[in-house]
Amino acid sequence: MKEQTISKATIDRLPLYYRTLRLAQDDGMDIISSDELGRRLELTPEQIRKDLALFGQFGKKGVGYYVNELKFNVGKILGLDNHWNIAIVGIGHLGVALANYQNFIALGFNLVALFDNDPNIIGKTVNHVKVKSIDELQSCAKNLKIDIGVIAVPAQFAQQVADKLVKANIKGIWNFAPVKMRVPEDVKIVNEDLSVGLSRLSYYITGK
Amino acid sequence: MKEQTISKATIDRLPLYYRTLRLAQDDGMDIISSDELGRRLELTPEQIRKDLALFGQFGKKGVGYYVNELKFNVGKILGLDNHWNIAIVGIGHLGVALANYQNFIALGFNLVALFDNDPNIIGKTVNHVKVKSIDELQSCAKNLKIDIGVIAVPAQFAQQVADKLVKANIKGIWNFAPVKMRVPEDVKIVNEDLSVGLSRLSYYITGK
DNA sequence: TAGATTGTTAATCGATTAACAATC
DNA sequence: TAGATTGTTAATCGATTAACAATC
Repeated sequence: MKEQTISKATIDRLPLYYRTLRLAQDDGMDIISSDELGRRLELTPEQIRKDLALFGQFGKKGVGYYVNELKFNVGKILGLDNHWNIAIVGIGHLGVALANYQNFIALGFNLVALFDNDPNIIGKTVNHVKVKSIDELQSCAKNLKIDIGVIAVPAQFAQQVADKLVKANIKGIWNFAPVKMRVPEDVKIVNEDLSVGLSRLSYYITGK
Repeated sequence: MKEQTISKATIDRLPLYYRTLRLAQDDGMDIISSDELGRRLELTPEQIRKDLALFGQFGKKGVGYYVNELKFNVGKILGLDNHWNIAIVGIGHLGVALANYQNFIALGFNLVALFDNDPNIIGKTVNHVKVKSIDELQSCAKNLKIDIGVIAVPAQFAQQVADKLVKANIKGIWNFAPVKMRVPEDVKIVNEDLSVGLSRLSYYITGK
């Protein structure tokens, strides 16, 4: 239907809109203007209207946006209404932190499985989910309908975990290992390379 | 000296160059071309040359870039040679994961302090660093010369931690709480909002 | 020298901002 | 109605890509 390609910049802003709308909802707001959204997000109102207009007409002229309705629609654009099933591979410190990540719930994701290859970790329970052997990934992926695999293993094992996830037919990978992964085109990857953010901060404070 | 403003896009790529150069170095490469860098990073060689040229002339025409030299220079641009001192506030699951983050060392940062407000956590040792009470932040910041504060506390406490960090005269904040923080202009903030990446992944797999 | 590859200028492409008609 | 605010077109700004002279 909508054949226009949406820029990465816009897609990056949508989750921020969603978060801000959630907070506005918590504040009991019924209606919010692009101006107020812009103030809260430190973006121009024009940009927000432009972004939203790419997906439909969600506002009322002279009035603004109904908070509930817009939040629902932005959530739908982001596909959060699919309530994707998530599995985490690598239950080290980061894996544990992610397994306990509260925003999974707030964003509608379900944590359905945890995997590791260390016998000392397999069998443990983290946030009500039991850690399974990585060898069970294939069968679990099917039974539990895993949509997204999170890679939280050391860099040198990341590619082989990615291969296993691809073989298990997952749709997307959320990768925390600082390596460029090779996967088929139809598997989407989002890289969460923490060292980028930290190095960026270093750059900014270096000037002073 | 160099008065040109560097775009955020360029600054985001510099850490990736640095990482790739580090790997090339590990592979024993002496010289690398913008073409080869582009292949490894999935970027065009023109873009890489353009980015680097903003900071100086690091290559040899007809030859390429000396890996060691370029890595040194990119590291210097990013300010990694400052060996910034880092403190983490909030030693929950995420704080522990970050305290054990190996890339701190690879990038030249020093983990010098950990803080929490939970008496059950204060006094524990994580990655050879003892967790102190948040009340000691002010005095420690001075003694230990803390440059960067990492916020790994729940969203509702993030702003007050930021205020304390600002008061303690740190230079930059690496913020993992999903909230927009208010700090003076001269304190730099980099937000590491994991829900953005995950929501983006949701968007990409929703189309299929 | 011939081949390769940088650094840089010019051309293109895309994203943001400005402006304003439509309308609640 | 008058005031407010959206949705959208046009103008501007910035970033990427293409091209090529310089030179190792």
